[in-house]
Amino acid sequence: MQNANIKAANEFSVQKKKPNTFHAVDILKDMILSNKLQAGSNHLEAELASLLGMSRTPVREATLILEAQGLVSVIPRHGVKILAISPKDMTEIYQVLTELECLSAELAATKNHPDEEFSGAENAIKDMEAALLDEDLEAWAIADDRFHSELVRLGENQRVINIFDMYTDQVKRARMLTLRLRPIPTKSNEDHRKVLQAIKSGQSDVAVKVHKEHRVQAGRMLVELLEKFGLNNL
Amino acid sequence: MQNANIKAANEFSVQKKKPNTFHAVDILKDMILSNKLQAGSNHLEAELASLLGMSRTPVREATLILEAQGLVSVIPRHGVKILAISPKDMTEIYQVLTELECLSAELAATKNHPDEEFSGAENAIKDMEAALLDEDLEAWAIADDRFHSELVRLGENQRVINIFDMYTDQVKRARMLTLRLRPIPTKSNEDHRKVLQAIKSGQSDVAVKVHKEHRVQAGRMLVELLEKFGLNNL
DNA sequence: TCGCCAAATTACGTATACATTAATAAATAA
DNA sequence: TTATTTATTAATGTATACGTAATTTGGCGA
Repeated sequence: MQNANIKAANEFSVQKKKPNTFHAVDILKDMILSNKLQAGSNHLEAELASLLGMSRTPVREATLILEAQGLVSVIPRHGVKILAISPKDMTEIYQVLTELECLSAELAATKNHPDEEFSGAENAIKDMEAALLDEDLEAWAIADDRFHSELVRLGENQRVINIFDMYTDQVKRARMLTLRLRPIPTKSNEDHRKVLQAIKSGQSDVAVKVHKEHRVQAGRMLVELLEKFGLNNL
Repeated sequence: MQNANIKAANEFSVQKKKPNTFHAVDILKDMILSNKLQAGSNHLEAELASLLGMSRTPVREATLILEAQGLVSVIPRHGVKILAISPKDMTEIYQVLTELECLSAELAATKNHPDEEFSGAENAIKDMEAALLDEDLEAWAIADDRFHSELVRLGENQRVINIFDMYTDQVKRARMLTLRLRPIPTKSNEDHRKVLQAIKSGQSDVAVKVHKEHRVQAGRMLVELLEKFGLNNL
């Protein structure tokens, strides 16, 4: 049974084989974000190992990585604890992301990017507008994420990008859950257009100002919803 | 030879035994920051394991943690690569820390901390002034670090604190090396006093403005020195 | 000499064995 | 019965074994 290395694992794709450690990171992260592993619950290494069909070694390594990313906490004889996202946590994360996105907007505005660099952000905005017309909130949220991620990319600060990637999943989780509880996000689209325009024309101060306002408001609303609907144990 | 678990490892201290994994993280981090492991160099797992007198398992786990912290990069058949801090890297880190410290200043100013909460920051400033009188630059740098760390603590955003902790070592490394190349930092002390005063009196905008200016200038100088003296391979 | 292919080596990824130690249960004394 | 100590159990931390894949070496042909 050991070394049950199923070679022909995936029927079609030619994807290179990822080490189990990172596979475990992906799966566990997904299970945490989709709430299959409930926040607050504890899981022994052996349990997760058998759950994922691998030995403890890669699972241990995965939990260390997830711990570094703030998704779990490893407590020696009690297993890895899935951390919750309380309104306080979300507030903290939003504060960090707000500052870093604004920094990205500022940096992006000073960089004189060639026009084609903005196509990703522009498409994201277009998709957001289309999604609103379709009243497809999921599609809107996905496009919105794309815009934010493009913004950070345009800032070209790798540290910012890393931190953004680290927290973005957790924000997505909360965002998706509150998506239908919030007003139709028409203003977001306007804001994003303005920010992008300011970046393109090199007005870093305008970009920062508009985006900061946007973020502060979005953050406030999200946290209020989380508080009202008690999603902190989700 | 296996299980050479030297129980009586340390003669005096009663310190709780830390798992080797984290011991390895500490030692390796220290060796990287003190340049005993040169930036750019590659080290095989087995090499590090014998260097640290433990098996590959905890070393592997340690490298994963260090990778998450951005100090090394694990490249499968080429060992763990010790990452350098180029001027570009330092610029990036400074940009991040600048924003997050300013955020902390803003948050701290809105929190109505009781006076005794500020004693740490005040002492740091006092020590900085005393160090300047003594012309003890090392002591000054240490006190300066303490001020920044206090500032972040006062912001009470755990995510910010985590990110700060993650990068602060690397900044220290560069700071210490450029300490004697820079002008006497009298202005820093003034700036810090002003920031602290603004925080205490709840003027978050002033605190942010002063601190941002301070950081931008400090960052610019540090990066210039790094460029001039080519410490990117340190 | 320079490529190129095969064999050998090496390093990694992963499973597993085992020692350690925390947590739990059991047993004893007050 | 309750507190305390001891024995048991279980989970972790670490070493090690080993298969696999990448790299290097050596030989062969052009």
